[in-house]
Amino acid sequence: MHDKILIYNTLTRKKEEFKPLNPNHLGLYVCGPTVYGDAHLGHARPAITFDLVSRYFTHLGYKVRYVRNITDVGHLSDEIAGEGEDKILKKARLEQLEPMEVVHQFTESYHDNMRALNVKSPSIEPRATGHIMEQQEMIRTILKKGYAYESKGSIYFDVLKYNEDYPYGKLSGRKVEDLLENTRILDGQSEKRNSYDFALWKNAAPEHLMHWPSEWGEGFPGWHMECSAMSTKYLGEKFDIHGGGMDLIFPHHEAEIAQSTAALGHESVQYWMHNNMITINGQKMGKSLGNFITLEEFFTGSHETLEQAYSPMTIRFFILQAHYRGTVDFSNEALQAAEKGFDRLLKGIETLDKLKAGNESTVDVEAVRKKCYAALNDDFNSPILIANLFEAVKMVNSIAAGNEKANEATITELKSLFNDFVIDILGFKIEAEASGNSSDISGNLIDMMLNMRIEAKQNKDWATADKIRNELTAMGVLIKDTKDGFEWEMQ
RNA sequence: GGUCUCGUGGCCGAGUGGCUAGGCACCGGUCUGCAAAACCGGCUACAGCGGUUCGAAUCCGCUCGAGACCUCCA
Repeated sequence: MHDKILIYNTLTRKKEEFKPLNPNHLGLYVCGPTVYGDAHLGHARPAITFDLVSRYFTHLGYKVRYVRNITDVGHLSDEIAGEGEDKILKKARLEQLEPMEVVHQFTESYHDNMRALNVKSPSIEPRATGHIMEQQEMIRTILKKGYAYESKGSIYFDVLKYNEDYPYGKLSGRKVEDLLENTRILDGQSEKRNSYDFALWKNAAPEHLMHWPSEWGEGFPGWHMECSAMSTKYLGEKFDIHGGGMDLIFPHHEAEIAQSTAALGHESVQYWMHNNMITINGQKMGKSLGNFITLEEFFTGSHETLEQAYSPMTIRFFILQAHYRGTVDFSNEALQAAEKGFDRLLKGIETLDKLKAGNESTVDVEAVRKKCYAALNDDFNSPILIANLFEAVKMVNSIAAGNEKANEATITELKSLFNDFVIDILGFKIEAEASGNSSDISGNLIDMMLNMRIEAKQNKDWATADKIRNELTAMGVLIKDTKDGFEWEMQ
């Protein structure tokens, strides 16, 4: 029933035809944020990327179950809140806040940011702390099967043992021998048999703020357990797509594969999708690098490197204008270009609403629609999709300018094209802005002034006409003269 | 050091063995009393050097440059 969809699978490093495990159903798991700080541009990327994936499949008629976790345990130890770390968390510690208060605060702000970006809420948003039992259960299974061992109250995954039965490192292209040589010396390593073993359950140090009882002692789950446990719980032992940022490929997703395979005896994920990073001056924007700009700062323009505020939809457009597997380099220039480009798209849609149908049609909307689907079917190529939509904008403008003709059917087709791709699939929100039909007092006053300007123009009183225009412009009213009058909008 | 990715016009960013997206900026023209908007047109690039090929920016090799992962990170 559907056209072929190609997805680049990190596991095989090539594009593969998507075949759902269950017809017309999609199981999608994406690694969500660790909520210990404000969300930054980097968080927007996977959220928007997989929002597109989920929206597209939904549009095609799939029943999508989209699971995106909230990591609210594991990284919130006392020591991480120490010097040079997140100020709010540090403050929270100083003020003796519960870790859950910190988690709550940043979960809320993450949600606010996502809503602003018009990222749809996933079907399920499970939290690590709400699934301690499931994680412990999975650890027990792995222990039982002999792929893990206990050491000083912690449980470690036995990579070497696992590697005898299954290939460890297949996702990231690593070999166990190489890992041995290249793993750095870390604290607690002496507890492990091998440096590349990773924790499934960690014995809680006294300063650790979050811990749970277990048969191995007070502790907390390892950093990778939650995703294995929660994806299995909500999507089953096998599911279609697992997504996340490229930086998670190793060790996080590699560990996930190992854990799930060890516990279940087979792999879970059919297609691994990874979005690339956002860079700033060619370097990754990241929390650990301290060069990140939060979404809130973008929305308000409050960061020192920002020349202006950028609206959530500008950010969304900026991200979608690049393919998800390439890096996107941040700059004011690029963002401003995105802002103007997005504006052009919106103006095209507004113009379309005002178009009057004629008797004949000289444009082929169906061809554009086909190209739009083709773009998405080729590994979710949003930049090409957007390019095609600009072709449709050009059609609209040409019709409005009288260079092309459109009948009622064509106009309806165009409207449905924009509605499907711009609103439903790309997820752009069109804010209702004050316009010429505004019924409030200021709108009426502007109409009145512009009508006076028309009278002045009819009397060839250019001085008065220009004065009205200039003063309204100074107030932020953009005036466009048309054949039969005027249009205006607030800047 | 190991593994991997990338290098496109003024900028951002697609893509492909031959027909060479799109946006922003810029320059002409149409329209307009002038402007703005819109429309039409122009600007025609693929790091360097070799090789494969009838033909490569697209495939291969080397060089240079940039980056990612190997440690929490989206």
